[in-house]
Amino acid sequence: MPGPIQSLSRAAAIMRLLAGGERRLGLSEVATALDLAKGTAHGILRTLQQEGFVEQDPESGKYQLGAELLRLGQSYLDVHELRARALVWADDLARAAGETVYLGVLHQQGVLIVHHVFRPDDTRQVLEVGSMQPLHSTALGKVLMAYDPVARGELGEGPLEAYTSRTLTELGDIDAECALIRERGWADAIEETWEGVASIGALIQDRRRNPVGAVCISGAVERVCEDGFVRPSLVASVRSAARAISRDLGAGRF
Amino acid sequence: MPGPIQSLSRAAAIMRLLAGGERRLGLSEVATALDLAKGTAHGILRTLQQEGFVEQDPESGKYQLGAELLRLGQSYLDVHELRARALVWADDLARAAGETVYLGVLHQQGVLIVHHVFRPDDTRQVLEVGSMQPLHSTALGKVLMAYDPVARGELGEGPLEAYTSRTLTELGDIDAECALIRERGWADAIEETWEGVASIGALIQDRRRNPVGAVCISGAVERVCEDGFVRPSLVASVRSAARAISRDLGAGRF
DNA sequence: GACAGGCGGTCGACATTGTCGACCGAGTGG
DNA sequence: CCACTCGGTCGACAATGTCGACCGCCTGTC
Repeated sequence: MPGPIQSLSRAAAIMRLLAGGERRLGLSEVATALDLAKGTAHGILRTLQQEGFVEQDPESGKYQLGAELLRLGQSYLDVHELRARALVWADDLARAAGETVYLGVLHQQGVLIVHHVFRPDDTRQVLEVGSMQPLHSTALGKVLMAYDPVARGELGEGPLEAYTSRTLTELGDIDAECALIRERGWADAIEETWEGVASIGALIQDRRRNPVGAVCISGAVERVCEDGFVRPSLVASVRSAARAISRDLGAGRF
Repeated sequence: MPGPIQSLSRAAAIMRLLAGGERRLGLSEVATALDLAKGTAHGILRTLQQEGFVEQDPESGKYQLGAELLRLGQSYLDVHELRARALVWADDLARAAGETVYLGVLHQQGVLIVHHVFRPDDTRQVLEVGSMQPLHSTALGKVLMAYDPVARGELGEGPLEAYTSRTLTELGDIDAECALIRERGWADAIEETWEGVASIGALIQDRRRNPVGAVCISGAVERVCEDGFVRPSLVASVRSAARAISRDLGAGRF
């Protein structure tokens, strides 16, 4: 039976739809958005609700995502081997560099943040675990594209969004950048996604040398850069953390 | 069609199964655990994998939860109105009390933590957003049971697990405790779940006075308690935070 | 205040769709 | 080298999910 189960794919589409829209959605909105009969959409929603994946506001009757997703997402993190091994190294890196540390993996057309260490100071920061970052304008994303053909393939051919004036939007430029990244072994992104923010990333490999994720530090361009280039000492810290995590992942084998 | 969609319910059961077991599960294990034909289980797993809800270790062929769940779980938090409104109040409460703050909602037979503010000191702490706490032995759970008949109903009739010697395990004791909680307007739990930990919780209501969640502070019994009772000043802080959040939730209406 | 239009939800007929159990090739341990 | 178990496939069958019409309710309008 090499075909996806229709009702399941539709349920997934509904959940993604609910995740995308900021506000709650009504039954009819869901049905028309996905081109389903109202009865069909209702059946799926009712089941999802029963399972806790979707909740219904009893007042308006509109639907939103449910708590079970949060619980399962947490379980995903619990089992995540890369994340587990990287926890302590990421902590050390944040302390050594004095900057925010992200750990990301390829997911669909972006980088999913699976771990986030706050910059070690007292400013209020929001946890970004579970959020996505673009592939073509972040150090994490560029590292993954440089080493993982699948990641590069996710860019497609469409025009790339320019978040700032420094964002690379031409596929040719991206490929040249990737070649450079492979050559020197690390990636940077200076104000390519957010004004004023620069990041430095390096690859994490598993025991068979497959790319499985990336670490990066991210911080104000004034601190991370010097004379328009990222500080070599920070690059060294990031690469050493990435090597340490990769070694840790391979430990089971040797 | 007032019946759940079979394939969806089964998919949900598979994901819960994967979330429960600490390690990855093979196809046959899943099939036998849920009493499904191997082909059926495989079809569901394949679809879930395609949608990103499940990942397969290419080496062993075993299955685990997928990254999409983390992303959707995060989206759940983004939309969560109670959490959004409570963010700043929880922060203030943590600072004022000098203790860890949790925000929880009823989910199935437990309390799901939707927000967590670390105790304001430099000790290393792990984020518990997305994890579950028991109903009958935590301040959060007892508050919810005292005011929400649904929560009380989730206890069922079975024997309650005793986590410590102070855990209430008799339903009669629980009901008496709930009556007391309703009378005085707050709940405590002193070493009822974890040795050495005490917590104080209060109810959060929405604009129609329905119970929607609870806040609590939690910390070492030496700091939270005095002469065997929780410190009145901390109780006052928690109750005031709960009132503030409830008021915030009702703001839309008045 | 009656109407119209929208909502969420239900119903029953239909055939599409998911299910089942036998089967396959690969890997593994005895 | 066999025998076992693994993940995965296949095709027949009917159980299952789907569809579109319909229902009652609420809201806003004329």
